[in-house]
Amino acid sequence: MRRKVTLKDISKNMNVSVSTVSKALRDSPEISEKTKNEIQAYAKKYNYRPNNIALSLKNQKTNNIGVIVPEIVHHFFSSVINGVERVAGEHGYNVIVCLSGESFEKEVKNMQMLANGSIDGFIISLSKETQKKQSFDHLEDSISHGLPVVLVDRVADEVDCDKVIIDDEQGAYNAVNYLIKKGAKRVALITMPDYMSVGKLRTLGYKRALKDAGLKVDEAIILKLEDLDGGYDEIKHLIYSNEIDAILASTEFFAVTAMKIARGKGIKVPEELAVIGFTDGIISQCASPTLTTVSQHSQEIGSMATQMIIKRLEGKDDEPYRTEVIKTTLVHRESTL
Amino acid sequence: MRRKVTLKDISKNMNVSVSTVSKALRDSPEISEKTKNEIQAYAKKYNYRPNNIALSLKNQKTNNIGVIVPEIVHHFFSSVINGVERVAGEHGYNVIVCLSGESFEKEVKNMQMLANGSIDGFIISLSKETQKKQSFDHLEDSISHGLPVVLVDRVADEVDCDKVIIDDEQGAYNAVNYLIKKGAKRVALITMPDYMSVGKLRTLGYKRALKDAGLKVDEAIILKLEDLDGGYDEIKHLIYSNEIDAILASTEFFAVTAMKIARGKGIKVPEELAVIGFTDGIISQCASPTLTTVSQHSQEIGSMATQMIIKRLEGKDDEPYRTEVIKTTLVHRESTL
DNA sequence: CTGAAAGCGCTTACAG
DNA sequence: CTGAAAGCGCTTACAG
Repeated sequence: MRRKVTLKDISKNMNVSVSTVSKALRDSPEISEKTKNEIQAYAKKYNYRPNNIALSLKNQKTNNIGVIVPEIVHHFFSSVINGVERVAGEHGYNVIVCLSGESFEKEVKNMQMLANGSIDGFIISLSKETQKKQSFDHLEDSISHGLPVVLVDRVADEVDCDKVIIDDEQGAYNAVNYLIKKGAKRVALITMPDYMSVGKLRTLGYKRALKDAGLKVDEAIILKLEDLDGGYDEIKHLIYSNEIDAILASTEFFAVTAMKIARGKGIKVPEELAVIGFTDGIISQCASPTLTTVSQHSQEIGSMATQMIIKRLEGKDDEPYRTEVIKTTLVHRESTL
Repeated sequence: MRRKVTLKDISKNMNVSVSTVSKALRDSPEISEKTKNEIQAYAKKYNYRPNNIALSLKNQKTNNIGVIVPEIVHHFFSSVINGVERVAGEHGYNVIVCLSGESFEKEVKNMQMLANGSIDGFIISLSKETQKKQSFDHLEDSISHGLPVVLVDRVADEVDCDKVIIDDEQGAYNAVNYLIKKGAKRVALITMPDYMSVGKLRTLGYKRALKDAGLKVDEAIILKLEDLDGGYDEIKHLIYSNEIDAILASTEFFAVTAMKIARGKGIKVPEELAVIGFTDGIISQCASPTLTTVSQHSQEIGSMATQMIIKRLEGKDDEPYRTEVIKTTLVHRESTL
């Protein structure tokens, strides 16, 4: 096993100093053309690459972005990471991914691990526990130590930093509005608890749409589920115990589960029950009937967040914090009329 | 913004040398209890954490594992990463994720980027292009430079290194065998091209099962698709132009597409057409009918690969290379009888 | 028991 | 035009 060649190796073999090698390879005007050419040729021949770790230590800059998300197996977050990866790569940054698994403790631990020099900044989507606890010291600490944070999707108003969110309130409003326009009178909502920023906002949008249409809000047909891919029994109860003609669901999974239960009861989708989900992932396309969804443009969320963190890392970090809102769009498929 | 506190800061403030601080914090027996206590208390008070980058440079070890996969939005790879993340975290390693996007060039570029000191070893699933080109110099280089590689799922026989694969041949065999036992006579196969290791092996298992059952192999009902989530027209043609009573599909997506096309033609699944897919992801559970699949235990692939790379990093790296085979299991759902 | 020195691989201000 | 020195933040063999 040949170890990687270093400046020292080159300097020894060519009988010049390390500084000369370093400057020659960086094409410094201080060095004569002749020496530069020789050294560059040698470096090329032996495939010299500067050591990232040494550069990081010297420059106090790692060119790594730390990403902490609750999980990765569902379309939304993996797609966000996809967007992060792409933009990061284009700018010469690497992406270190950590999963909180919806746990506050793991989120904090991951942050601390990465904060000790491994990364230049964070892109974070808060765990459920963190949102429940409303405990954000770990974020504040990072920011005050000069490690900027961009919060995505699951954000906290309390934290002063850059954010990328979708227009959850308006997205839900538009979806419900569409359902009502198509004739729905009793629209149910299946979403996350209020302590989650997105759950709360979507509920608000849902209620506003009903009110604007002169329809009554019935808390009995608003279902708030903790488990993002569970809730079978609760959804079944919702559908079996209430007269409803449409559902807005906050995840693809809730929506598909609802459709399945409806079919089991002999209810026709979309004729008797129209369904709209959130997150335009593969599930929506694979479901039958295919699912109408509020697309969150999750890739774009990731790339926007990455642009923001890079701007803060490379540009003026004294600019005021921004909150970018990615517009949702309603993607029409078979589950609505 | 307070910068992170360093050994130097502590040493200045406490009027001791940096070496003493370092030793005290590592609880060295060289240092008196009194000094240790004082220094440790101070460090705790000011929340001292050793700088990872400096440690990496000093120890020639980063505690980062580089993961390069073709993509991340589908269940299989995100689930593999999930497994990697978990085991890595348990052992104090971070995971740097790069996506090749099925491109040879990006795969090579990502490897080079990470190989310059950012990571201690690689976990890689080859891009389609790499498998097509049969060009593995980047892998050989890494290994010969002392950066071990564990190849997962999409592997290359030509490369001498640790590998984690599933029993693709046997998994396909079992699935087809099951279909035949349930009465199928004409089993179609929808899979990847032969240049992909998994495509080739599954085809072999499929054919072996047919032969063992005394059935003829008909190349007309073997469909090899390049685009992992496309192929609508080809699958339609397959179903419309042939008499078939079962399908084994190499991805969830192929399977669901087939079911959808079948339903469009008025063919009942599973009564008239039984369908089995590969990868037991969310799509399989959300499809209707729900999909019987060959579960690849993708999380386990990831955790096994991580254990192997860590063992090689921390243990004897002179052990012979191993290939671990993760057994698949057939998960029965509604798309088969 | 404490500290000065060397070194991990690099860059850059400063001498010569 | 070239090189010695200092330094990024740490560890550790060696002196005292």
